Amino acid sequence: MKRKVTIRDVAYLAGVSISTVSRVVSNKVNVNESTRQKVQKAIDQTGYEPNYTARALATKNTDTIAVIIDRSPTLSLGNSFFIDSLEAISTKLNEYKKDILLVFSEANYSDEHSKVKSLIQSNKIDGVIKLSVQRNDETIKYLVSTGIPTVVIGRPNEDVLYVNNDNTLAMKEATEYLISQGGKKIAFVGGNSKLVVTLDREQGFREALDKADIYYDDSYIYYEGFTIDSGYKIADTLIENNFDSVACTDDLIAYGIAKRYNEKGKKIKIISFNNTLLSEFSPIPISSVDIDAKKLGKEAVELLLGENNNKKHSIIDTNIIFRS
Amino acid sequence: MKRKVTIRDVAYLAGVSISTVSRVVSNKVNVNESTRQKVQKAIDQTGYEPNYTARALATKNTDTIAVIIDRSPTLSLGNSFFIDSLEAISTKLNEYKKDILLVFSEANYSDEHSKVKSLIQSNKIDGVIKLSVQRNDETIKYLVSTGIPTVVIGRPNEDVLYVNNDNTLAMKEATEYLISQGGKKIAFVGGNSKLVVTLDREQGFREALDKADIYYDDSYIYYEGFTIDSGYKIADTLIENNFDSVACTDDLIAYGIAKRYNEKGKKIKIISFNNTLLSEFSPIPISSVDIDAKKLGKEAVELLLGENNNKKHSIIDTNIIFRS
DNA sequence: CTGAAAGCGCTTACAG
DNA sequence: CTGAAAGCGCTTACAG
Repeated sequence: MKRKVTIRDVAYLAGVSISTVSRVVSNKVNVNESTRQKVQKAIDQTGYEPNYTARALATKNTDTIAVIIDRSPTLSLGNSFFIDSLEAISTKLNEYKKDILLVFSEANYSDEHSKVKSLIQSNKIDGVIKLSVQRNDETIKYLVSTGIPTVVIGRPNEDVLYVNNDNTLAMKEATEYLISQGGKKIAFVGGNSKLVVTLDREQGFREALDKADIYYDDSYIYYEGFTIDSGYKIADTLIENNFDSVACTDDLIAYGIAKRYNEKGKKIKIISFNNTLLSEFSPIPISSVDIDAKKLGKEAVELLLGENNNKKHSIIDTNIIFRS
Repeated sequence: MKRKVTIRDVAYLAGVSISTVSRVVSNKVNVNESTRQKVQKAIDQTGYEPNYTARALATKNTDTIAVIIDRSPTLSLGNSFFIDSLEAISTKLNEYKKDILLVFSEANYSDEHSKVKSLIQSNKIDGVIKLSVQRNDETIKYLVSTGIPTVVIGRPNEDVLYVNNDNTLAMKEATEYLISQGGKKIAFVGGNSKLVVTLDREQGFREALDKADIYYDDSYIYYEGFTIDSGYKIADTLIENNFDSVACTDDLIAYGIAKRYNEKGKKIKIISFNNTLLSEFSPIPISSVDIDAKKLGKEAVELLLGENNNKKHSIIDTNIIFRS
């Protein structure tokens, strides 16, 4: 690899100072058109590309945003939510000329946010987007305490920008759909009670039943992992207890339940979230709430970098895909 | 936010020069134990954390590895391969104290590798891991031309480090399994003929049939998108043509086929790749080759950063999960 | 073992 | 409009 061409080389070739080269590179005003052309020519000739690190040091701007994905064991990466929102974030970030520094965080370990901490302390990133919110989210607290620009996807307790769906309302409406279909004994199966989103959905479930005056108690509420397998396993319990309907927080769980019911030749009405391929191709119809992962990601970036100065959060519409 | 503490502050507090502070921070030898302690104390007191950008500028080392994911329309991100290998890469990279700069590349656009190009030219990254190999992969060619340390997952034509499965052998063995189960008329359904991996698997399919002297011609070879839907659609054609077995390159396709056959009450033997949840929970058994995405990711990092200086590539074992 | 100095490659007041 | 100079916060020969 030959030596990289620097601003100095360009300046020399164009017969100007490095200040001037810097100005044309960063598209500053106050550059005479003919000098600009001279410099541009030298840039083209040399293939000059400014050194990112040097610029970052001088400007204190890294143009890099950390995106944090929790990988607690109960939070399944199998869910396409992550890759979908990630892609949307990437696309949007590109428009702002920013890059993604990807971090899988160990929400369950004591050195919880050590990774995030060191990224921030060492000035490697300018901002962060966190893809989930835990019930007592230490990382978010830390983020807030540092003052680094942050957007979380979910509903944080802290005073921090966020984008979210109205999960309670969405689950309420989804549950009401089950009721409208004749549901009398309805179970709730949640993925991970450590996540705020799960609790919000449970809340919506309760609200719908309360409103319709349909009986339920805590024994109707189940918490399992975010996996097909856990849905599959819980299904036998649901069958034993003669539920006619079930509201799930995630397609993986819902699919496992559908699979098992189908094997047993039993019927059940299912609603769920994320509208993934699984709900679409389930052996027993699964109506599923589309949370619009791409929009969530896109909006997160807008909130972080956009012009909407006073906007504190953004709520993304959900959309139930009915199947029966 | 208060001003960040710099090396100068620590030096002043400890009563030493910044050179000395730098030495203890980077764990250099040749530091007197008592000075080291003095400095360490000052570091602890101030909470000093070296500035990443400044260090990177001085050392010309960014400790950042770009990971490139192609997002050509035919390459489904729904496949958990991406998130699985990504996570493994992240874990392994952490051991080397490196971070991931995530790039979704637009393999289908003319400014194909512009993103990658600018990352390299601007010295923002030290190396790259690319998660797939296209048939005539311009990005890989470019990477090689720059001399930047690179590892690709797949089988590249260029002289570049790579980690891969023996896809031809794996598909050959999988197809032989179909034959052993009595398969006489076997179709091949591939996901994306632009990917080398798909062609390698087709090759294995052909080898197995040739060896067993089972008839096939080009009309037995289908290429569809990497989606459940495309599998679902192709299924009718397979049914019309009375195939008794099918070898697919991806679980998404295989699942779609299984779904449709099941609806029609038809039988077919299916083998596939990736051993995802879909193959596990398919209505018609799908035997699936586990390519070990995590291992692929892990090894990619080892190849890039490990001690094995002379190693040019690494082949990861596959493992067929038989289901019937 | 330790420090002064140069250097990494930019940006940006400041002066003209 | 343009340039000389200082500065961003480190690292690392070099000298002692």
